[in-house]
Amino acid sequence: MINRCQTPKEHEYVVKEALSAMPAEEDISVMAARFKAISEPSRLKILLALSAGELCVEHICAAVGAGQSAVSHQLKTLKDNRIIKSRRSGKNLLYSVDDEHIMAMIEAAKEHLHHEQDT
Amino acid sequence: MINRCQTPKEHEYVVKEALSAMPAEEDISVMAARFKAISEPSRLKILLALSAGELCVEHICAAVGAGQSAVSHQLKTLKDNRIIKSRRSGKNLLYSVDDEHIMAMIEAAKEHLHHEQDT
DNA sequence: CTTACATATGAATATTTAATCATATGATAA
DNA sequence: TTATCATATGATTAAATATTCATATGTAAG
Repeated sequence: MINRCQTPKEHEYVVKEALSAMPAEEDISVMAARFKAISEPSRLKILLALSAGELCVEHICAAVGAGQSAVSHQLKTLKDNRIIKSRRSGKNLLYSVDDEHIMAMIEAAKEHLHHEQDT
Repeated sequence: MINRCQTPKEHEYVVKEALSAMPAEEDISVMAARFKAISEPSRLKILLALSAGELCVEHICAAVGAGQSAVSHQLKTLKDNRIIKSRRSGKNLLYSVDDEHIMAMIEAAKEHLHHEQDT
Protein backbone atom coordinates (compact mmCIF):
# COMPACT_ATOMS: atom_id res chain seq x y z
CA MET A 1 0.00 0.00 0.00
CA ILE A 2 1.12 3.51 -0.83
CA ASN A 3 1.12 5.76 2.23
CA ARG A 4 2.01 9.11 0.72
CA CYS A 5 -1.60 9.48 -0.31
CA GLN A 6 -4.13 10.75 2.20
CA THR A 7 -7.04 8.74 0.82
CA PRO A 8 -5.40 5.31 0.35
CA LYS A 9 -8.47 3.12 0.78
CA GLU A 10 -10.56 4.60 -2.03
CA HIS A 11 -7.59 4.85 -4.35
CA GLU A 12 -6.48 1.29 -3.65
CA TYR A 13 -9.93 0.21 -4.76
CA VAL A 14 -9.84 2.33 -7.93
CA VAL A 15 -6.37 1.01 -8.76
CA LYS A 16 -7.67 -2.54 -8.45
CA GLU A 17 -10.59 -1.71 -10.70
CA ALA A 18 -8.28 0.00 -13.20
CA LEU A 19 -5.90 -2.94 -13.29
CA SER A 20 -8.63 -5.51 -13.81
CA ALA A 21 -10.25 -3.45 -16.59
CA MET A 22 -6.90 -2.55 -18.21
CA PRO A 23 -6.64 -3.85 -21.81
CA ALA A 24 -3.66 -6.00 -22.76
CA GLU A 25 -0.43 -4.16 -23.56
CA GLU A 26 -0.78 -5.00 -27.22
CA ASP A 27 -4.31 -3.62 -27.40
CA ILE A 28 -3.11 -0.44 -25.73
CA SER A 29 -0.36 -0.13 -28.34
CA VAL A 30 -2.83 -0.62 -31.16
CA MET A 31 -5.23 1.96 -29.77
CA ALA A 32 -2.40 4.43 -29.19
CA ALA A 33 -1.15 3.93 -32.74
CA ARG A 34 -4.64 4.63 -34.05
CA PHE A 35 -4.93 7.83 -32.08
CA LYS A 36 -1.48 8.78 -33.33
CA ALA A 37 -2.64 8.27 -36.90
CA ILE A 38 -5.28 10.96 -36.49
CA SER A 39 -3.12 13.23 -34.35
CA GLU A 40 -1.50 15.11 -37.21
CA PRO A 41 -3.54 18.08 -38.54
CA SER A 42 -2.92 17.01 -42.15
CA ARG A 43 -4.24 13.51 -41.53
CA LEU A 44 -7.11 14.66 -39.35
CA LYS A 45 -8.11 17.00 -42.18
CA ILE A 46 -8.18 14.08 -44.59
CA LEU A 47 -10.36 12.16 -42.17
CA LEU A 48 -12.70 15.12 -41.75
CA ALA A 49 -12.96 15.40 -45.53
CA LEU A 50 -13.74 11.69 -45.89
CA SER A 51 -16.42 12.00 -43.23
CA ALA A 52 -18.39 13.85 -45.94
CA GLY A 53 -18.16 10.82 -48.26
CA GLU A 54 -15.96 8.57 -50.36
CA LEU A 55 -13.24 10.28 -52.42
CA CYS A 56 -10.40 9.43 -54.80
CA VAL A 57 -6.86 10.57 -54.05
CA GLU A 58 -6.88 13.56 -56.38
CA HIS A 59 -10.06 14.90 -54.85
CA ILE A 60 -8.67 14.36 -51.37
CA CYS A 61 -5.68 16.47 -52.42
CA ALA A 62 -8.11 19.12 -53.63
CA ALA A 63 -10.14 18.99 -50.41
CA VAL A 64 -7.18 19.36 -48.09
CA GLY A 65 -4.86 21.41 -50.29
CA ALA A 66 -1.83 19.13 -50.19
CA GLY A 67 0.38 17.31 -52.70
CA GLN A 68 -0.11 13.81 -54.07
CA SER A 69 2.91 12.20 -52.46
CA ALA A 70 2.28 13.61 -49.01
CA VAL A 71 -1.38 12.64 -49.18
CA SER A 72 -0.54 9.14 -50.34
CA HIS A 73 1.82 8.61 -47.42
CA GLN A 74 -0.81 9.90 -45.04
CA LEU A 75 -3.48 7.65 -46.55
CA LYS A 76 -1.22 4.69 -45.98
CA THR A 77 -0.79 5.60 -42.34
CA LEU A 78 -4.53 6.03 -41.91
CA LYS A 79 -5.27 2.77 -43.69
CA ASP A 80 -2.59 0.76 -41.86
CA ASN A 81 -4.25 1.88 -38.67
CA ARG A 82 -7.73 1.03 -39.91
CA ILE A 83 -8.98 4.58 -39.71
CA ILE A 84 -9.97 4.48 -43.36
CA LYS A 85 -10.49 1.79 -46.01
CA SER A 86 -10.23 1.77 -49.80
CA ARG A 87 -11.73 0.09 -52.83
CA ARG A 88 -10.65 0.22 -56.44
CA SER A 89 -12.78 1.72 -59.20
CA GLY A 90 -10.97 1.53 -62.52
CA LYS A 91 -7.80 3.57 -62.28
CA ASN A 92 -8.90 5.16 -59.06
CA LEU A 93 -8.70 4.13 -55.46
CA LEU A 94 -11.67 5.38 -53.49
CA TYR A 95 -11.13 6.04 -49.80
CA SER A 96 -13.72 6.22 -47.04
CA VAL A 97 -13.96 6.23 -43.24
CA ASP A 98 -13.49 2.73 -41.85
CA ASP A 99 -16.57 2.39 -39.67
CA GLU A 100 -19.04 3.99 -37.27
CA HIS A 101 -16.60 3.86 -34.33
CA ILE A 102 -14.24 6.19 -36.15
CA MET A 103 -17.13 8.53 -36.92
CA ALA A 104 -18.09 8.41 -33.24
CA MET A 105 -14.57 9.40 -32.24
CA ILE A 106 -14.58 12.35 -34.64
CA GLU A 107 -17.96 13.50 -33.38
CA ALA A 108 -16.88 13.21 -29.74
CA ALA A 109 -13.74 15.22 -30.51
CA LYS A 110 -15.79 17.94 -32.23
CA GLU A 111 -18.19 18.15 -29.30
CA HIS A 112 -15.35 18.23 -26.81
CA LEU A 113 -14.08 21.37 -28.55
CA HIS A 114 -17.08 23.29 -27.24
CA HIS A 115 -16.80 21.96 -23.73
CA GLU A 116 -15.72 24.42 -21.05
CA GLN A 117 -13.55 22.86 -18.42
CA ASP A 118 -14.08 22.96 -14.61
CA THR A 119 -10.46 22.69 -13.50
CA MET B 1 -12.57 20.60 -61.96
CA ILE B 2 -10.21 17.69 -61.65
CA ASN B 3 -10.33 15.42 -64.68
CA ARG B 4 -7.98 12.62 -63.67
CA CYS B 5 -10.84 11.15 -61.67
CA GLN B 6 -13.41 9.01 -63.42
CA THR B 7 -16.28 10.02 -61.18
CA PRO B 8 -15.81 13.77 -61.07
CA LYS B 9 -19.41 14.83 -60.50
CA GLU B 10 -20.02 12.89 -57.30
CA HIS B 11 -16.60 13.72 -55.93
CA GLU B 12 -16.96 17.40 -56.71
CA TYR B 13 -20.12 17.35 -54.65
CA VAL B 14 -18.47 15.53 -51.74
CA VAL B 15 -15.53 17.95 -51.84
CA LYS B 16 -17.95 20.88 -51.61
CA GLU B 17 -19.69 19.23 -48.66
CA ALA B 18 -16.35 18.49 -47.01
CA LEU B 19 -15.13 22.06 -47.42
CA SER B 20 -18.28 23.61 -46.04
CA ALA B 21 -18.32 21.27 -43.02
CA MET B 22 -14.56 21.59 -42.43
CA PRO B 23 -13.75 23.06 -39.01
CA ALA B 24 -11.49 26.11 -38.82
CA GLU B 25 -7.75 25.46 -39.05
CA GLU B 26 -7.33 26.31 -35.39
CA ASP B 27 -10.02 23.87 -34.31
CA ILE B 28 -8.35 21.18 -36.39
CA SER B 29 -5.04 21.91 -34.67
CA VAL B 30 -6.66 21.69 -31.25
CA MET B 31 -8.38 18.40 -32.05
CA ALA B 32 -5.17 16.96 -33.50
CA ALA B 33 -3.22 18.00 -30.41
CA ARG B 34 -5.78 16.27 -28.23
CA PHE B 35 -5.54 13.06 -30.20
CA LYS B 36 -1.77 13.34 -29.99
CA ALA B 37 -2.01 13.63 -26.22
CA ILE B 38 -3.63 10.20 -26.02
CA SER B 39 -1.52 8.67 -28.78
CA GLU B 40 1.35 7.56 -26.55
CA PRO B 41 0.84 4.18 -24.85
CA SER B 42 2.06 5.56 -21.52
CA ARG B 43 -0.46 8.40 -21.58
CA LEU B 44 -3.28 6.26 -22.92
CA LYS B 45 -2.65 3.87 -20.06
CA ILE B 46 -2.99 6.70 -17.58
CA LEU B 47 -6.26 7.70 -19.20
CA LEU B 48 -7.54 4.12 -19.10
CA ALA B 49 -6.63 3.95 -15.41
CA LEU B 50 -8.44 7.21 -14.67
CA SER B 51 -11.50 5.93 -16.49
CA ALA B 52 -11.92 3.68 -13.42
CA GLY B 53 -12.07 6.71 -11.14
CA GLU B 54 -10.22 9.65 -9.62
CA LEU B 55 -6.63 9.02 -8.48
CA CYS B 56 -3.68 10.86 -6.95
CA VAL B 57 -0.31 10.90 -8.71
CA GLU B 58 1.30 8.18 -6.62
CA HIS B 59 -1.57 5.82 -7.25
CA ILE B 60 -1.46 6.60 -10.96
CA CYS B 61 2.22 5.62 -10.89
CA ALA B 62 1.22 2.39 -9.18
CA ALA B 63 -1.56 1.70 -11.67
CA VAL B 64 0.59 2.20 -14.75
CA GLY B 65 3.97 1.12 -13.38
CA ALA B 66 5.95 4.25 -14.24
CA GLY B 67 8.05 6.79 -12.37
CA GLN B 68 6.89 10.02 -10.74
CA SER B 69 8.64 12.44 -13.06
CA ALA B 70 7.54 10.75 -16.26
CA VAL B 71 3.97 10.49 -15.02
CA SER B 72 3.92 14.12 -13.97
CA HIS B 73 5.07 15.25 -17.42
CA GLN B 74 2.43 13.06 -19.02
CA LEU B 75 -0.28 14.39 -16.70
CA LYS B 76 0.65 17.91 -17.73
CA THR B 77 0.31 17.01 -21.39
CA LEU B 78 -3.05 15.38 -20.78
CA LYS B 79 -4.29 18.30 -18.70
CA ASP B 80 -3.03 20.98 -21.10
CA ASN B 81 -5.05 19.22 -23.78
CA ARG B 82 -8.13 18.96 -21.57
CA ILE B 83 -8.16 15.19 -21.57
CA ILE B 84 -8.08 15.14 -17.79
CA LYS B 85 -8.69 17.64 -14.99
CA SER B 86 -7.39 17.91 -11.43
CA ARG B 87 -8.43 19.17 -8.03
CA ARG B 88 -6.41 19.56 -4.87
CA SER B 89 -7.07 17.58 -1.69
CA GLY B 90 -4.57 18.49 1.00
CA LYS B 91 -1.11 17.60 -0.21
CA ASN B 92 -2.50 15.56 -3.08
CA LEU B 93 -3.65 16.44 -6.55
CA LEU B 94 -6.49 14.21 -7.66
CA TYR B 95 -6.83 13.60 -11.37
CA SER B 96 -9.88 12.45 -13.32
CA VAL B 97 -11.14 12.18 -16.90
CA ASP B 98 -12.24 15.58 -18.20
CA ASP B 99 -15.74 14.77 -19.42
CA GLU B 100 -18.11 12.35 -21.12
CA HIS B 101 -16.77 13.13 -24.61
CA ILE B 102 -13.37 11.78 -23.63
CA MET B 103 -15.01 8.67 -22.20
CA ALA B 104 -16.94 8.30 -25.46
CA MET B 105 -13.70 8.44 -27.43
CA ILE B 106 -12.11 5.77 -25.26
CA GLU B 107 -15.13 3.53 -25.60
CA ALA B 108 -15.24 3.97 -29.38
CA ALA B 109 -11.53 3.14 -29.60
CA LYS B 110 -12.03 -0.01 -27.52
CA GLU B 111 -14.94 -1.14 -29.67
CA HIS B 112 -13.04 -0.41 -32.85
CA LEU B 113 -10.39 -2.87 -31.67
CA HIS B 114 -12.82 -5.71 -32.21
CA HIS B 115 -13.99 -4.54 -35.60
CA GLU B 116 -12.94 -6.63 -38.57
CA GLN B 117 -12.22 -4.56 -41.64
CA ASP B 118 -13.68 -5.05 -45.13
CA THR B 119 -10.81 -3.67 -47.19
C1' DC C 1 9.50 28.94 10.65
C1' DT C 2 11.53 24.91 9.44
C1' DT C 3 11.17 20.21 7.91
C1' DA C 4 9.13 16.78 5.17
C1' DC C 5 6.41 15.40 1.54
C1' DA C 6 3.68 15.43 -3.00
C1' DT C 7 4.06 17.04 -7.30
C1' DA C 8 5.93 20.07 -11.06
C1' DT C 9 9.46 21.83 -14.07
C1' DG C 10 13.83 22.56 -16.95
C1' DA C 11 17.51 20.91 -19.67
C1' DA C 12 19.70 17.35 -22.36
C1' DT C 13 19.66 13.52 -25.24
C1' DA C 14 17.99 9.93 -28.10
C1' DT C 15 14.19 8.46 -30.83
C1' DT C 16 10.34 9.19 -33.83
C1' DT C 17 8.24 11.14 -37.64
C1' DA C 18 6.57 14.38 -41.67
C1' DA C 19 7.58 16.40 -46.03
C1' DT C 20 9.85 16.25 -50.34
C1' DC C 21 11.90 14.32 -54.36
C1' DA C 22 12.55 10.81 -57.40
C1' DT C 23 11.01 6.59 -58.97
C1' DA C 24 8.10 2.36 -59.08
C1' DT C 25 3.73 -0.11 -59.63
C1' DG C 26 -0.50 -1.35 -61.53
C1' DA C 27 -4.56 -0.40 -64.39
C1' DT C 28 -6.49 1.14 -68.78
C1' DA C 29 -6.72 2.46 -73.50
C1' DA C 30 -4.74 2.96 -78.01
C1' DT D 1 2.30 -4.23 -75.98
C1' DT D 2 3.29 0.32 -75.37
C1' DA D 3 1.95 4.77 -73.59
C1' DT D 4 -0.44 7.10 -70.16
C1' DC D 5 -2.52 7.98 -65.99
C1' DA D 6 -3.52 7.32 -60.85
C1' DT D 7 -1.39 6.11 -56.94
C1' DA D 8 2.33 4.02 -53.98
C1' DT D 9 6.95 3.62 -52.17
C1' DG D 10 11.93 4.44 -50.68
C1' DA D 11 15.50 7.43 -49.13
C1' DT D 12 16.85 11.61 -47.04
C1' DT D 13 16.66 15.39 -44.08
C1' DA D 14 14.71 18.37 -40.66
C1' DA D 15 11.62 18.94 -36.96
C1' DA D 16 9.04 17.13 -32.97
C1' DT D 17 8.90 14.61 -28.71
C1' DA D 18 9.53 11.08 -24.61
C1' DT D 19 12.45 9.95 -20.94
C1' DT D 20 15.69 10.81 -17.40
C1' DC D 21 18.03 13.40 -13.97
C1' DA D 22 18.31 17.12 -11.08
C1' DT D 23 15.98 20.67 -8.90
C1' DA D 24 12.05 23.76 -7.76
C1' DT D 25 7.45 24.71 -5.87
C1' DG D 26 3.83 24.60 -2.76
C1' DT D 27 1.32 22.51 1.12
C1' DA D 28 0.96 20.82 5.72
C1' DA D 29 2.75 19.45 10.24
C1' DG D 30 5.72 19.90 14.09
